[in-house]
Amino acid sequence: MQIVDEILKIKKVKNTAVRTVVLRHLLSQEKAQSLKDIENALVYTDRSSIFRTLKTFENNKIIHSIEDGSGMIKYAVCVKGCNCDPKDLHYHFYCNNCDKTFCLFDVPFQNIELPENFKIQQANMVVKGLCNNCNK
Amino acid sequence: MQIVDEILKIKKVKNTAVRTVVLRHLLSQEKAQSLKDIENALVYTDRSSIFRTLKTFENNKIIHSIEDGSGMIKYAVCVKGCNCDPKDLHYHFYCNNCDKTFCLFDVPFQNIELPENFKIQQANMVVKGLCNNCNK
DNA sequence: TAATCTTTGCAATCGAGTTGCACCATATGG
DNA sequence: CCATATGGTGCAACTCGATTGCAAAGATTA
Repeated sequence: MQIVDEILKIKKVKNTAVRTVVLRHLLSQEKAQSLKDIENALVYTDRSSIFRTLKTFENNKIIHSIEDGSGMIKYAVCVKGCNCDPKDLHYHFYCNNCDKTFCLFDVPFQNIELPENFKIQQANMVVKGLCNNCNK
Repeated sequence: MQIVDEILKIKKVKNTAVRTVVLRHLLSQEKAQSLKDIENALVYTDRSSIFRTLKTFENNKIIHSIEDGSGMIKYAVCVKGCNCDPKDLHYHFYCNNCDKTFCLFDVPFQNIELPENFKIQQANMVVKGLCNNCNK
């Protein structure tokens, strides 16, 4: 998995066993993952280690977190070149039926006209409904 | 406070002591309130009663909940005529500095072009940054 | 190699949310 | 007007995701 090494190198985060498996797992998933999801997938890795790894990744903008209303924070790998600035924002979609959370990278993020003197720094945009798989 | 009675009547929710004080409190606040906020304000009212009251209000579309990433669900009174449908959606603003969450009723909600076969049912849109009071 | 810093695993803790249960208030029917 | 049913309330306990303290293991540097 060279991609894992490459990402960590670019973001200047030291490579470790836990970091490798966590990032590899995140990259392999189409939907955003909760701490529990990762814990279940990586049976031999401790929860707190995964937790701290996620915090490290988030601080170094390797991943971003999503609050989709499921009660669990979800994590997804940032796209290449993302700095988690307002310009890098995208919508998320939470499926009420299958419980999956997707990053909608292809849906353009519209500029929001905030009231006078309000300044945007980040955003958490979650559209909820039925995904293409469940809307049948 | 006739407005409280009026809202409860319109939404067909029976008036009780707890419901009156909770709704009155929510109406008196400019920012969305967490369970803890309300608990702190209404010292003599039990937490679980407030909790169940909020659930009742939410089910009857008197209030809506907001997940602003603070770790606590916030509640705000719906505007008149709101049915919590996608058409009634609005943005929320969370201030990273003062921790307040506002409903941005005046910011138009833009239509989002979802991918093929995705169906919107609700949304939780939170813009984070600095509010007009903190952005100085 | 010794000293230092970082990462990891385990166990414990925190806190928001939620629930069970008994009691109380209201209203409904005889 | 009382008896019963229905729903609301307060208290205490519990759930579960998130987080932290601490000591051991591993990596890095002098």
